[in-house]
Amino acid sequence: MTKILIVDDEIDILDFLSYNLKKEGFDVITASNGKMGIELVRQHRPNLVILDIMMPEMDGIEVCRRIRAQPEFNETTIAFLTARDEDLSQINALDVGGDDYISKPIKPQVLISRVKALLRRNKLDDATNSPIIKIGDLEIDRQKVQILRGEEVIELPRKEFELIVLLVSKPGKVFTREEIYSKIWGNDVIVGDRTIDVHIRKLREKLGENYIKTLKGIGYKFDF
Amino acid sequence: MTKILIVDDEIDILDFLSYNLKKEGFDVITASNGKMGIELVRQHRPNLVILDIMMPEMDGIEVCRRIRAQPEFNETTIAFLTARDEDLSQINALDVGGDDYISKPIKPQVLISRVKALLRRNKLDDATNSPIIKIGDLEIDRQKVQILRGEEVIELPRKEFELIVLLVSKPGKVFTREEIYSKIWGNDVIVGDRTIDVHIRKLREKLGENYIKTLKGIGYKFDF
DNA sequence: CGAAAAGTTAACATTAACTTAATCTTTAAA
DNA sequence: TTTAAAGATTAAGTTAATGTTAACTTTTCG
Repeated sequence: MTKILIVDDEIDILDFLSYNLKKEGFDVITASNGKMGIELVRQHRPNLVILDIMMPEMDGIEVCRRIRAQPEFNETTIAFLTARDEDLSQINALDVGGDDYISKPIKPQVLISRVKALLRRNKLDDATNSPIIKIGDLEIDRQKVQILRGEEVIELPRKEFELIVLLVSKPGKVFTREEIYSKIWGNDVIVGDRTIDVHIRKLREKLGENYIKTLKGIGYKFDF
Repeated sequence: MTKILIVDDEIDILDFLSYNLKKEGFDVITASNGKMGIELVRQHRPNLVILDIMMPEMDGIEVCRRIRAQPEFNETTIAFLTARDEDLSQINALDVGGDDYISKPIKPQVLISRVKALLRRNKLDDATNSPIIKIGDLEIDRQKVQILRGEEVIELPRKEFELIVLLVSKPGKVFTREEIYSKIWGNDVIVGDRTIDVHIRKLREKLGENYIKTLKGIGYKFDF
């Protein structure tokens, strides 16, 4: 079942969105402020989060940033609600890791098809929903951002963690560099040619040489 | 080479997009109205079509619909150009078979990364959606870039893998050298006369002698 | 603020993959 | 049966892709 979390301080909008999305069969959760929103993301792991940008205390951008700061949610789709002429915020929205923005006023039809399009876009990444991934002798805990091998705890910095999680999300599948760049850095970020290699290097250093395999000219895969 | 067709009635935009995409090495074709656009799609079979929504006579939506009406262009990626707040049209765009929309004003960098993402998406989907090919006692897994024969895992370097996948794509069909060159190396690359032979040799070494058959003076085929 | 950690870049090294070249073998037509 | 053309084989050469290290930059957090 597809879970959608809506975060907005205006009750009317919350109700309006909630009503329309529920009617379409989505499982809707609501929060009336950013802090609560972040908490509910952790608890419910929604497939899509809709954030109002203009909120008192913590605005949507900030909420997004904090959600994205946790690697285990970097595949959650985040959309922003904006008043029609908040152009500047739209730009920040994408910078901060948002996937789309929906501008108010909202027509139900528009909302529904936008939401469906967003979810469609993400279907490929679904397999990875359970918080702890076990593979071979590793246990990857996305909440704690750490890996267990037997008694040994391996802690990884964010990018390294994201990378191993990506590879492990489809064990055996070969990920091209392109794929890795677009999934971990996003399409608008351009990093140098050797960046992935270096992260792979670090991972092999910490995990051992036998987990990640290079297929030259093709990409990397998690081998087990 | 990647071909992009841009359809827009405004010459300035056409030039601007064209300039930026050409600079990135794309092969750009332009049309200043929908009718011409549809014609050029037929002629050039571009990998990506960028359609302005707002055009006199035939709008982008209609152009898209007509392109999609031809089954052979089912897989062509279509993106729309929209003014920033044309919300309704964005919806129609997706309904009608568009893959993305790009909103004006356009920053070159954003354009480029958007276009690349779109093109990439197609390639990935191809590999991801392709099932495992089973033929004789072989299972060819394109996602894992490996071949299984019973318990045995056979890993092949890129060219060899591409070659076997090509041969297997139409089992029994004879592929001429010309065909193999153009499908695997493309028309811009020229390699020597014996290159294919060597790759065939390696494949036979790894798979066994009985899969690939030589028809002298004609070509090679996958025999099973 | 300022140190430590994370992330990126850049230069150079290494290596697997790929191509070529030289030579040998097979095939099929005259 | 001869012979020329096509293909097979092998080893050696070349290149493109990745590995490695360290320096540099940015971010994080006390």
